[in-house]
Amino acid sequence: MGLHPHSASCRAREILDRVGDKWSLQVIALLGERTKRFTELKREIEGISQRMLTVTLRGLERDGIVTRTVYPVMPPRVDYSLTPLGATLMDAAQALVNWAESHLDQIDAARADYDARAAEIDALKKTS
Amino acid sequence: MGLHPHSASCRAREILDRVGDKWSLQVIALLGERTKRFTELKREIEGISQRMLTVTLRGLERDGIVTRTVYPVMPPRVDYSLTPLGATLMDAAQALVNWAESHLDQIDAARADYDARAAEIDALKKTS
DNA sequence: CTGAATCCGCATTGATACTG
DNA sequence: CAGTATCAATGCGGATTCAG
Repeated sequence: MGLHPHSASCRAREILDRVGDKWSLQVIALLGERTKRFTELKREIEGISQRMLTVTLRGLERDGIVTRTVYPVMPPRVDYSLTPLGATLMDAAQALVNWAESHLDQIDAARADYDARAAEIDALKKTS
Repeated sequence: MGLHPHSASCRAREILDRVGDKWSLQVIALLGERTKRFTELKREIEGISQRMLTVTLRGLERDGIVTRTVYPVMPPRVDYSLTPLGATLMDAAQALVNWAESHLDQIDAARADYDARAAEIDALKKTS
């Protein structure tokens, strides 16, 4: 069964809308290690703002990917962890990650090639 | 080997930056069937604008995912097809697509659940 | 510590018109 | 047919401030 367009890729879109954003996959990966606290996640994800971590976690919680556990103590403490559903998603994402690791250099090479050609064509235009 | 954060998910980001946009996966899926022309793709991808199809195809071409073949005829004719690299990417994406198909209903259920609870909490606030 | 709320700039996208 | 060019709108995401 291939990746046929009128059911598969439409639904693939829905998934990518959920995990294809800037931060979700990293959050999922980190929670795949173990349960973590808000600040812990914030510290480990370089460049994420407080706001986006909150937004991302809320989205994942809403979709049943992560659970949020609040401990009514002072100062507050909130734990996040992957649900079983989230764990299966992490597994599925693994194929793409593996692909990335083994083919990223090919993509970089293709890019350099493409850009070099483009620059060459640009140079020819100025001659004419 | 799990999806560990400091190499895997960083590179995963790079991949999602390439195929995680709104249209790339659909284009890849369609070209996975066979070589197609610009207008053919445009017709089969509902909602895509001429501009975004062009932009998407250029990006995929630059990354070595698709090839672009121009026939110097009148009217113009341009064929697009998957490269071998593109074909391997399609395979890798398959896992995510499969996940989507088998778990999308769970996500929808989780969402409905979450939203229902949120509405309930909202109602309580108005009482207080 | 873990958020929520607001404002705002910038990038992405769509619409439209035009071209070889 | 297969684009390119330009402009306008949308929305993501960052910075900041306030709160429990």
